[in-house]
Amino acid sequence: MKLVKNTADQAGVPIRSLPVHEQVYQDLRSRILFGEAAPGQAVTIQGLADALGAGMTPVREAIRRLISDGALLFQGNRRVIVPTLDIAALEQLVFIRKSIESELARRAARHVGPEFVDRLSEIDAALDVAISQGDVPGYLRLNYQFHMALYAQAKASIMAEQADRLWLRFGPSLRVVCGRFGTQNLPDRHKDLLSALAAGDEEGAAVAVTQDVIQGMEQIAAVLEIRE
Amino acid sequence: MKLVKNTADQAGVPIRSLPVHEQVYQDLRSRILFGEAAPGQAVTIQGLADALGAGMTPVREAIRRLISDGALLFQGNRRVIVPTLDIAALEQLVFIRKSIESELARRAARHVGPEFVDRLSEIDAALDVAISQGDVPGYLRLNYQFHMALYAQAKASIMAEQADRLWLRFGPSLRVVCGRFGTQNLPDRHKDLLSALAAGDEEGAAVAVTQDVIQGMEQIAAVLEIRE
DNA sequence: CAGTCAAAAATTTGATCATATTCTGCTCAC
DNA sequence: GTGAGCAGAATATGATCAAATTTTTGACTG
Repeated sequence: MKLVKNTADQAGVPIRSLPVHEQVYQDLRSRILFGEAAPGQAVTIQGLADALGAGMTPVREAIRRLISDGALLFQGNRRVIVPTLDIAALEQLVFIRKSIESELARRAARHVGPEFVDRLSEIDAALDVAISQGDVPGYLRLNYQFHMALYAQAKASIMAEQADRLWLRFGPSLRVVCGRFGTQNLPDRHKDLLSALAAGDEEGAAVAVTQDVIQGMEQIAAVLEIRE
Repeated sequence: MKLVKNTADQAGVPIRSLPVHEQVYQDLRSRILFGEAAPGQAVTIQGLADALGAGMTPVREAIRRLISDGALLFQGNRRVIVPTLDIAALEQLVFIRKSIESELARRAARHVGPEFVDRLSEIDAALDVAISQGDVPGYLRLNYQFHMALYAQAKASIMAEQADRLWLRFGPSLRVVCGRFGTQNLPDRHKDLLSALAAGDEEGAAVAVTQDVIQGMEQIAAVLEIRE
């Protein structure tokens, strides 16, 4: 019942397997990011340890990291849950995302060449396919991939990391949005962004990302208002 | 050699002691925040466990959280160190701090009353004493206290938390600044801020904090440039 | 007699530690 | 200079204890 050994794969391919706590972290992280965790859901250490076939210590470390990321919420007593967004939190997220992500787009526009625009266009094309097919998980993953690929070009690792963490906070709520509205009228200012990038237009890129952020957050706000 | 029991103190005072991993986290956190940890210094799990008289599991959790906070750096292999700031990192910190902390000041100005301005003035007075006496630890603690007290009034917990985390990244370098320049020409736009708050001037408060941030970061930048 | 609320037992879960195992980097011989 | 071995440190497990939640049980009231 042991996981893969840590040195090398049997086929000779030197797959450098990550430590268990890192695997657990990545696993939970993507579940939260892509809406597989429902807001308000309880997260138990022992439950996860059993489910993932890992010990308690690595699971514990992964959960601490995610709490620090804001992806999980520690509820005074010893209970950990997936946080529920409210309007106030969402409004703050909009502000921070606008500040950081528009700057990241601006800086990325400064550095990228045509070959990167092509690569980003490919992701966007796949994204359009996912949308037209109503493929929600595919949409969420590709949209994340699109934005993070862009931000990675900004040569601003701290800001990019910061942005990355922010996405964890609204991941669980995105699922709810898609469950209600489907994939049809999802925000997509990606075309604007791609032309701005191709033209080397920094401000245009910043504006496009800002619009994308605002529209996405408004979708979530709409659902939140219905709930309350 | 055991820490306090978790239930109640022997004197009957119901001191609700925090879990060990939380104590270790707070301890390490303030050490980093107030410059007791040198940039580049190695952090070992067993070393801390021995030094603090705690087990390895709680220490491990505390370290993971601090890594997630950006207060510690995980170096690919299994090494953890106190990160060293470079110019690029500092420039990003300036941008993010300006965005978030100025907005926090703006929002705080919207909510605070005279009694809060008084309280803040008291902290600032103590801060001036610390500066004039060359009390570096006192300065660092009071300056932190001043800013966080303000941000706590903004009714924007996510943004305040975000700002709090950012301070961890330049804490270790502040010590170096004070070691080199002393406490004499440290930035202090606090008087401007206090008058803006008293007048209910949101923009004035935002500008004052922005200036304070810029000046503080310039001090660090000056030291960094000497080093390289 | 039935329904409700409260107290207590049982189960679940979290916190911590001691210990075994694995990995990294270094040293020393060749 | 290179490779084997060694020391130390990190990773990971399972056991143990404590706390909290849930369930069960029982008494009291309408």
